[in-house]
Amino acid sequence: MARRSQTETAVLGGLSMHPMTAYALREAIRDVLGHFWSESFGQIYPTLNALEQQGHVERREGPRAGSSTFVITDSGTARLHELLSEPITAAPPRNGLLLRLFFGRTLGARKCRELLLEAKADAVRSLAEYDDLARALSEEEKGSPDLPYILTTISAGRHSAEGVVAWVDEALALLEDAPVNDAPVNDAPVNDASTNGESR
Amino acid sequence: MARRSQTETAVLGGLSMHPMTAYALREAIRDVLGHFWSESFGQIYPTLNALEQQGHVERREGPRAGSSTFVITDSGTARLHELLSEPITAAPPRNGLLLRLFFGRTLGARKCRELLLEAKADAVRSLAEYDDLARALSEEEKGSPDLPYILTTISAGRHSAEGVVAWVDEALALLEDAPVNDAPVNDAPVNDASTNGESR
DNA sequence: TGCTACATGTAACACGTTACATGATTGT
DNA sequence: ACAATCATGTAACGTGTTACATGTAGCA
Repeated sequence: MARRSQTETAVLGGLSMHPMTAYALREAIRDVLGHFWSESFGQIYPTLNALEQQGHVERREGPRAGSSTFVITDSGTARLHELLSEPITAAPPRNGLLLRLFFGRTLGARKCRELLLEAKADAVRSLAEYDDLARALSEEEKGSPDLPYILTTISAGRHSAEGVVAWVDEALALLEDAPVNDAPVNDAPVNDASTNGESR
Repeated sequence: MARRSQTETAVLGGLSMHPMTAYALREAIRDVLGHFWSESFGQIYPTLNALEQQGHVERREGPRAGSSTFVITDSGTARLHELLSEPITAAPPRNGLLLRLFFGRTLGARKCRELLLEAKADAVRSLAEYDDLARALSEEEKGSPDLPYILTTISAGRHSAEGVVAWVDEALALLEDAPVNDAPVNDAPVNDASTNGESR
C-alpha cells in the first residue's frame, strides 16, 4: 500500500540478483541500471534499514569490519514481485534541452544548433557504449535467464539514442529553413513585452 | 547564480510568448509543453510572486475580479535569456518500465510482454497526436518566428515515439528467444532466496 | 606514511505534488 | 439555482540530493 517510492524496488531488485553491501548496491545501480535509473546513498541506507525491519532482507557480516552484506529473503522476493506488478508511476516530464529549443527564438539560433550538436555527440557516444555493453554481457552472462531481459533495456537505450541522432538532423534542417535572428542577445526581438504591456 | 529551479525558465518563457494569468500559464504549459515539461500551481504562484518582486514580470488587472495578468518586463526577457543559456541540468533517469523489464525474470515474461505492448500502444497514440499538432501548428502559426523552434520539439517527440515502437518489436523478439518461465507468481524460480537464506 | 577505495550513516536542503480553502463568473 | 470553469493561494507531505562526519583496509 504505502507506495514507498520505487527505491525499494530497485534495492530489492539489485539484491535479488546477488547479495551485496549497501555500497556495492549503489555501484551496481550506477553501473548496470545507470542509463535508466539512479539511487543515492541517502535513499539506499534508510531503505535497507526499513526493509530489514520488515523482514524483506537480512543483514549478514560483510567483507570488512563494520560492513554488512544484505541478502534478500523469501518475503523480500514476494515483495519485489508485488512492487514490480504495481502500475508504473510516470515521472512528470522535464526535458531541459527541449525547453531551451522551444524558446529558441530568445536563446538564439546559434546556441540552439550548438545544443543540438552536443546532444547528438552524446547520443553517438552512448550508442557505442550500448554496443560494447551488449556484446560483453551476451558473452559473460551467456545462458543466464536474466540476459534477455537485460538486453531489452540495452535495446531501449540504443533505440533512444538512435532516435536522438535522427531527430537532431531533422531539427537542424528545420532551423536552417528559418534562421530569423542568429544574434546572441542584442538585437533579439524584445519588443513583445512593450507592445503587449499596454494592450489593456 | 541561485539555480532557482527551471520553473522560473518555464514561467518566463511562457510569458515571453503572451501575457497571461497564472491559471492560463499552467494550462499553456500543460497543453503546449506537455510532452516534455510540467508545472503545478504550487510552483507557479510562488514563482510568479518572486519574479514580480525582482521586477522580471509586472502584474496587471486580469480578465476577472481579483485575477491578474502577468506581463514580462525587459529585465524579465534578459533573465530568460540568461536562464536559457545556463547548462542543462539533466534530471537523474528514472524509467519505471525499464526497471520492471530489467527484473523481468521475477515479474514474469507474460507481464513483461503486456507492459511492452502497452508502451507501444501509447507510443502509437502519441505519434498520431504529434502529427496532428504539427499540421495544425504549421497552419496556425505560419510565418511565426517561433514556429521552427516549436516544430523541433514536436519532431523530438515523434522520433522518441518511433524509437519506442521499433524498440518494443525488438524487445518482444528478444523475450521470444528465451521464455524461461511464463508463470505469473507460483512456479517462479524463487529458490535463489531460500538457497541464500540458509547459506550461513 | 599517506592516498585511495571501501563502507556507513545522517542532517539539511531543494524541489515538486497534492490536497485543501476560497471565491468569482458564466452558462444552463 | 446550480454546476462547471476560471482563478488564487497555502500547507503538508514525500521524495531525493548534497554535504558532511566517520572510520577501515589495501597498497604504493
